[in-house]
Amino acid sequence: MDIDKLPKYYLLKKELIDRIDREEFKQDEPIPSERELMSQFDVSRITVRRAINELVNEGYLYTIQGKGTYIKNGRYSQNLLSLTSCTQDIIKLGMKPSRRIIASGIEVAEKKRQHLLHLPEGEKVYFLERVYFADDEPINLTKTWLPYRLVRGIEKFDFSEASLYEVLQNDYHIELTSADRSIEAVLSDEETARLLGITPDIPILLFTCTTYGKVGGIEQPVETFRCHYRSDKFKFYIHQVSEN
Amino acid sequence: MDIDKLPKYYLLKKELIDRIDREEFKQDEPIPSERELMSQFDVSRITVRRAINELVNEGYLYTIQGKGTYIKNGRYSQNLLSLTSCTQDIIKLGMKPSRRIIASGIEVAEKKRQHLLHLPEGEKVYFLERVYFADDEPINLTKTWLPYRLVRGIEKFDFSEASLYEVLQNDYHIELTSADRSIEAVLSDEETARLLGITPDIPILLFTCTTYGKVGGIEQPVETFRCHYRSDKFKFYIHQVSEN
DNA sequence: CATTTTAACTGGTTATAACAACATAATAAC
DNA sequence: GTTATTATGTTGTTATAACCAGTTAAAATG
Repeated sequence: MDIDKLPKYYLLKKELIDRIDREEFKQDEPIPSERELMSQFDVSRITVRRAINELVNEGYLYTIQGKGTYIKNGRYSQNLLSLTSCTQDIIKLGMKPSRRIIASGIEVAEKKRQHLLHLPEGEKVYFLERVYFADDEPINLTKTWLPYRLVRGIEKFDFSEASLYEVLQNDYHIELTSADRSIEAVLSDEETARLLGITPDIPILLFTCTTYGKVGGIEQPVETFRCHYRSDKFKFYIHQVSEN
Repeated sequence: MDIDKLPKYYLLKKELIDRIDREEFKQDEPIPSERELMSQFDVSRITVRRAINELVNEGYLYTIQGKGTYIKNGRYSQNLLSLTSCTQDIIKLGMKPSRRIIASGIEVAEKKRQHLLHLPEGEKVYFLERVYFADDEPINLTKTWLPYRLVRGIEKFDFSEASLYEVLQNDYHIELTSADRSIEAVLSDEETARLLGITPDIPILLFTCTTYGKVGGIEQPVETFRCHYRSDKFKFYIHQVSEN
């Protein structure tokens, strides 16, 4: 049956997130101590600490040595620059997501894409250009490129309905692990402005991203995209934790 | 003598970063296995794994179960949106940093600042407005506000020379722990454009940030700032790791 | 020869245990 | 009453140990 047995620290983490979301704990209130969680969930301290540590890194909690572990401000806790789909971000914001395909197909990778995706010369890529809407208002224009050898047959999907990330996970078993992003502020060209329903003098955020994933267990670049994001209606929040 | 005995996992981490920076390991080459590092450094596996885990989170390494731990692309490994000073970022890029004070003083916190810094009405804040230069070219205009009760006497420092973050750490013993940031693309007003030496039609990145720190062991907001960043000359890189 | 099995590696998860470092409130000493 | 001391709580670090889960190449099998 191949049931994925999830690790205990992961279950504990999800349980704590649930409680935070249900506001059983409130801002700056302490969660139960590590020893208490140990006996409540019948796990070892190392398991409790791993769950708590990840939640601290994700901005849900903060700890004070000798005192306890506390709930952080809930507002920004969800990272709006998620690794997963833009659609998920829109849903999180409580809006209705939709998308429209501008172009798609298979082409030989340009120099830039060759470099970013670690491809040999002449290798083909699948490209997909879409506009995302939140409550029927256009919010971004994204052009994505993927190495075609990793996603053979992907052109058969209808990406005005399907989520690219779900297809990658479910149909191609690609697990996204990390991403490099750069951010710039630019003025949109006429075409982009038209598609986003704005005038070209409004500045937009340009995200240039390369996403890495595990394909057959091997870590490699999976996707690169350029996302032109309206900044007049939507803001990006990032939560960051010190390395020390 | 109060020598800070640093934890073993931290020393191991720094050692590995050193080796990566010295390019003893190269991109996509494996580092020694966890068991090997255990005996090399005479520490337990839990210590090795903590060091490696933090380096993975910081974008230095990636791991493949059953195979090994490898060096990631070194280029983006330093997060240019650091928690520490803008000056440090400029130095990392191999450029000469400098700064100019536009304004500074003590004022009663506005509503916005009250909220962000968790201050009662009428509470005073220290503000500091500076332009940062890299190789004598202006790159950003930053206006910072700090709760004055946390930094009494800070107006005596000369922040055209001193680093705000070093003063906070060394003179006020404030340890920065995390930050919430938002990013927008905006057009600069005339004053900002003049200070940055650009024309007002060039879009800039506006970072609005609140930094949290430990003051006397208590986690609390320490600073909020607005940073207008030229985006025509400098890009921001973010490395992001999946939560699962 | 091709295929399967095994053994020996890798990182991933978890338990138990001890002590350090810090916080705080109760207690003892002055 | 005020100040030290102690006890007991918290999180932080580290060691030892065992087993799980992938990867790979050598060895056994057909």
